[in-house]
Amino acid sequence: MDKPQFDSELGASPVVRTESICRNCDRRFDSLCGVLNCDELDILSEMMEHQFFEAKDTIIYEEDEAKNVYNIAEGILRLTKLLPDGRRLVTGFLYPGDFVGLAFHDNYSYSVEAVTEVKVCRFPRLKLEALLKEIPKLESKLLGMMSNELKEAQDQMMLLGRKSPKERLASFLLNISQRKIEKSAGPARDKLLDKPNNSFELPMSRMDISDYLGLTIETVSRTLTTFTKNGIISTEGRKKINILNREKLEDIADGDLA
Amino acid sequence: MDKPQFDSELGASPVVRTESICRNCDRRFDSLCGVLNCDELDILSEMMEHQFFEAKDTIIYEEDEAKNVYNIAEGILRLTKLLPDGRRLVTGFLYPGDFVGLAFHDNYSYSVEAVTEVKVCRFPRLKLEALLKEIPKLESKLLGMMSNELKEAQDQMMLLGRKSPKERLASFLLNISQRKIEKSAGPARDKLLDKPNNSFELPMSRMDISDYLGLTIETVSRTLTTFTKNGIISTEGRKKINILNREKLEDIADGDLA
DNA sequence: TTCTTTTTTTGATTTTAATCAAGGTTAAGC
DNA sequence: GCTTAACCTTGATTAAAATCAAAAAAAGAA
Repeated sequence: MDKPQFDSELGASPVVRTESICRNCDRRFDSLCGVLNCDELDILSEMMEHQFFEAKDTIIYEEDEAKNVYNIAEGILRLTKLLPDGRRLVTGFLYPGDFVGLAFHDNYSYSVEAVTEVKVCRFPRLKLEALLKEIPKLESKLLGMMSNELKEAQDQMMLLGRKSPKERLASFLLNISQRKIEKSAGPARDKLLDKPNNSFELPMSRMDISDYLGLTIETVSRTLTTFTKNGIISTEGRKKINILNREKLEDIADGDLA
Repeated sequence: MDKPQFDSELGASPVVRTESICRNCDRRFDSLCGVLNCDELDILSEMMEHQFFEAKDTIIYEEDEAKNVYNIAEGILRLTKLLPDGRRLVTGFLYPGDFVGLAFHDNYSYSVEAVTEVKVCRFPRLKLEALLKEIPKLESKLLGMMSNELKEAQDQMMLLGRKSPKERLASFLLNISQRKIEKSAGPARDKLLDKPNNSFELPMSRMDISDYLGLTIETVSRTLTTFTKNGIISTEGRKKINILNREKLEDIADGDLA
């Protein structure tokens, strides 16, 4: 009677092993997958393929036909849009557990590029949409995730439309400090809402940050320098940030001062 | 045998008459309601109440508990967010057929105010969410609507983050010119995609426009004056706009010139 | 109607962040 | 390791939109 479940999951047949990819995933309790039981995960496994990308690779090209949707397993991606003359906006950064590509349009409306090494789970869009019809709780979960995205998009509009460069950077640093990247297993939970870290890596370049905040890289650089001089943050190398005075950063982010 | 359907819908009982509010709605083929059959519309009718607002009334207060959701029947609304010091952003304008308030958060994250006289259909949020579980096609429809909203939000982020004032105004005018406001009945269709009008009303104030485009009212006013002087548009009074050179306006909106 | 208030337009000035331009760092390739 | 290229920071200048200020136009009240 020892570990009967384990036996039945791995079994002797290689077929069963294949169907268990999703069951054995570190993130099976996160994200979209978190709402599914073992049998449903097996269905998902069958239509899923893992794909790996290097930093700077493009996963999705803006305007391409939307054939696939992706769930991020590991690594960080950016969503970008371009104007004809080359001006760029980063509309968001994607973290493990995030879902991308399901737009209900026939073409993608943004590019998706790897910021770090990335592992994604790729699903044929039409198959996943069919699955949505069969598993209502999947659709509910997706609706909830989209609702979150929409709220974040509105916050970002406020940032871009009405906040000063200092306020934008402060908001950004606080936001990133609250994201979890570790791939620890465990019961379902949100990608935010862990207690925030006061030390963290900025995986993206200054250019990515400026295109996300609607600024130039010079302004981003100068503003970070100002924060450092004011004792609000310290930096180690280019990527590592330490928040020294979170309260002040929060005040700045909310527009309560400068 | 004349009009048997009409008879069965109105019947003799006042109860049946009450349940037919949604069935007899001008917009029953639009929006969320468009996916429902008569019986389902009756269920919707039972939980729905019409509500009327004057211009400038507030329908939803930012941060209030999200008790209701709304479908716009007539009129135009704006979604607004405020910073502590009073800076304001209009995140969008809502037109008939638009849906608002279903955020899957316990509190609203924006205010909703009437720009014109408005008629809305109000639903208790919890009841509507329960109905979503029962009628999967409702959830699908909502998912599609949200997906559209998300795409629009990303376009607006590009506008706010990377476009010049002229480009913002051009994009805005083209966008408004493509919206339909008329309350004609007919089979389901999108709120956009009619052939665009070259003459239309701007129902909102210059302040609303500037808070939507991340500009000041002075810049909005000056930019409209410039367009007029360049023969791209003409104005009649404050609200009426005529597009005289749509092609040029499109070039400007896309950043192909100035 | 006239008077008042609100909204919009126009003009002058200031401020801010973009642009232009080097110089430093860090990372990557050989 | 060294060399080169990419990335980032800092400084000087410019340009663009915000701000400040006032006049004009429209809407609303009496």
